[in-house]
Amino acid sequence: MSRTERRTVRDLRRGHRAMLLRALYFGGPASRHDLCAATGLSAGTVSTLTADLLDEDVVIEAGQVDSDGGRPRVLLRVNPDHGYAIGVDVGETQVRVELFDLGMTERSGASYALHSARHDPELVVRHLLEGIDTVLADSGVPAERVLGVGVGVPGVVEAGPDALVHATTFGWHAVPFGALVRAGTSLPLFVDNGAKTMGQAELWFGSCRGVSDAVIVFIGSGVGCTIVADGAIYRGSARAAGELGHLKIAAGGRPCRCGGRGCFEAYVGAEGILDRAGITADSADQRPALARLLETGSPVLADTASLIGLGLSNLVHLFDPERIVIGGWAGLMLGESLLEPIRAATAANTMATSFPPVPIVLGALGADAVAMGAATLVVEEFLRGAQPAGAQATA
Amino acid sequence: MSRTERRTVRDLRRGHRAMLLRALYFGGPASRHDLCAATGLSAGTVSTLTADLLDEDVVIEAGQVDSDGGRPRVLLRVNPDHGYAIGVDVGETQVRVELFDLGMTERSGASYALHSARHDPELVVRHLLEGIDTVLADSGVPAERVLGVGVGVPGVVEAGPDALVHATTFGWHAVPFGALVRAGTSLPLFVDNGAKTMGQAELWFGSCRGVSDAVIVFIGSGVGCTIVADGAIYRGSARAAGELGHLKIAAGGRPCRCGGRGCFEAYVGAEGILDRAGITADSADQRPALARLLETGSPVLADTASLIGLGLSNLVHLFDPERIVIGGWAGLMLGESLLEPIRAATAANTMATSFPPVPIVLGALGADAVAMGAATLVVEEFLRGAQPAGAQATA
DNA sequence: AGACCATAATCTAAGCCTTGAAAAAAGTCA
DNA sequence: TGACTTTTTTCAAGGCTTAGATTATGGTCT
Repeated sequence: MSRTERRTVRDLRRGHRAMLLRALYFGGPASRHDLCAATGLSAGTVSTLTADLLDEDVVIEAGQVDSDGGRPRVLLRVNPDHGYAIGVDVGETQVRVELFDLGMTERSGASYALHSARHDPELVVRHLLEGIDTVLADSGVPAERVLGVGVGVPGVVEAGPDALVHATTFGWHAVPFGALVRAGTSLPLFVDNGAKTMGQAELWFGSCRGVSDAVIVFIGSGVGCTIVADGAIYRGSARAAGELGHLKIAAGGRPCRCGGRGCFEAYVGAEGILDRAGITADSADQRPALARLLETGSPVLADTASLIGLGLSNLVHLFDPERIVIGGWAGLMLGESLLEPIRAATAANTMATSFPPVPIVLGALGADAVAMGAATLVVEEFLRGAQPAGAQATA
Repeated sequence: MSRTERRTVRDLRRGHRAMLLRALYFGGPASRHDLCAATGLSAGTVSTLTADLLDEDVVIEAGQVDSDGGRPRVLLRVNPDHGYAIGVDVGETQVRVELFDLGMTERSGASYALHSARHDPELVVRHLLEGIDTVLADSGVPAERVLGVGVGVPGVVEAGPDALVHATTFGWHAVPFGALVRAGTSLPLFVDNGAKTMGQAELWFGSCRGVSDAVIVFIGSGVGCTIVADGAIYRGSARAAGELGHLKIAAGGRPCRCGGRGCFEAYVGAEGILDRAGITADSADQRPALARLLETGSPVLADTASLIGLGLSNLVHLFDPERIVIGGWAGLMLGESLLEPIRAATAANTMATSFPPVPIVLGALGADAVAMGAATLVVEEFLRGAQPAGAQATA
């Protein structure tokens, strides 16, 4: 039925302001003239809106470009120091906290190792809060300049103020993670699935820039994905969409740690691959073990490629994406040598049409994009609302 | 990155006008007062907008309701005779053409049988055009009151003016179906996959009314689905999304008519079920054959239920829908006796969370919803644009 | 019956917003 | 220095929504 909202004349301005900010954020430095072209707004409107943004210090000037015999255009860009965002990656082996400026330059970071079978929620939250203090102290950024904290966790995050997290790998069932964190900090908090935060990072700055329909597959110890539909991340009715890891690719197949059978993850997640090769590895040892397996070679790898292809073909048939991106530490590792076989297997399982095959590429941001993606949740909110910094104060 | 468009003050009015029309269309008869509540607009705005709509005869009065001691409210509703829409179902056994008024009451219909291996595009188009003439003549509706023709076809419809259709069951490869039809009529034309048109019918008037995230599964001779994301049908980058029939549920499994192996459709489409039961049936004979199979019973049926459950669990994990609807003639037939086993199999294959299980229900509109859904494509355009009927004439 | 009350719909003044055109600003080139 | 270019800013005009006042329409009470 399509969302339609009442709008007042003022909403126009708010919307245009956000458009302009977005254009500046993603379109790099641009002059007012460029912005007219980019947004379709008239020169007058751009002029008054940018004046506001400059006044509020959200946007700053960034040099000039002279134009063949005319008034030189003044370049504008988002002020990277107008605010900061903290991104947290709660992974299986560590909690990593990073502080970024608005330009997504990392200003400081801190890591806390997690030992297997020690994923106590309180411990994780303690690390997280300590990490926030540490990155603030190290970077010298005052807490009040931080726009918020984004966290990527390896599980399903339920909508709601408590951000209940279901993470089978951690043994977390309905852990009120958001509530626990909020008890220790008053910064605005955004919690999402780690595969989704990574996906948003690839969507904004990586292999999916400008793509409006895509699937970003995250292969680590387990498997997840981010579905990008019409340029936005699709989260489903209870924010649980994209559980690619538990897609069934064989009736009554291998048992999965979720309790089911035949899950995609049980075959092509790092743990599943190693297990199929007869190797048992602790979560901290899986990276080197998989690297060794790739070096020495194994018949399991060819199977892996063809099974991944099978899974990706399912994504192609259901979503018809413009592109598929493979990320996550294991995905990137596998991709280095297996990308071609994966492409071939996907094509072999995809129904022939007149369309060219869907491009399958590796993530551009490396294995550490989860924290950056988490920080983009904060920036996204900033770009959406983009309310004047001191709005409350002046009221 | 989310769609953002420049808007002028006038777009506000256009948008609000469309909102109001939508509210009236789906919210049945309503007073201006009700509309204020439904849309959030002020009384003044509703008053002037409805005055326009009444002037243009798009909306008419529909009686009064007295309010405990006050001026009675005047009910308004969309004028069903303001325009008409033609819906066409191009199926495997027949071409069915139906004419609806704006209230989706069928005014007249015509069918043309197709014989197997006689799915020549020109023949189909000839039937279709003849059907349009017939329903117009039978109903007495003049062609200029028809807002457009919607067509549901059993295959992938490529975006573009020619509406290239790829339908493996018909042996159609890149058939310029849209161009062929347009050569014979000047009515506005909308061509889409039949599973999607059926899905839209269920979304608007059937089992998915008011649901914003859902999957509507169409099981006929083959299998397809409609993905509803955020209240709108998701079509993917090349309008090829929702090819559920070719989801792979077993590596190297049963051969499918698409040329692949292990496709969902090869197991649970009517043809696949009958084949697994050792029955070969022409497309026209599949209905009675499946009915007989269901009467006599067969071990194949239990397998079918559990395989459907497996497939539906994949939809749950990937899309996290609020609801799953099963439709299509075979789906409705199977559902009568197998709905419980299907629900159980889906639940068994779905990862446990704290969420209640996804409701799985049968389509409410019967097996003939494809044509009605095709007609809704026309109405959808009418509700979106909703430009005054005589806009061009007055200009 | 008449005064009074309740609810619905319309009218009106005020405030915003965008636009397009004109004016101003800031250079280049001869 | 003056003519010409190109970018920005300024400003009047037109359109839209809103809140509140006003009119319309019927019930209820005495």
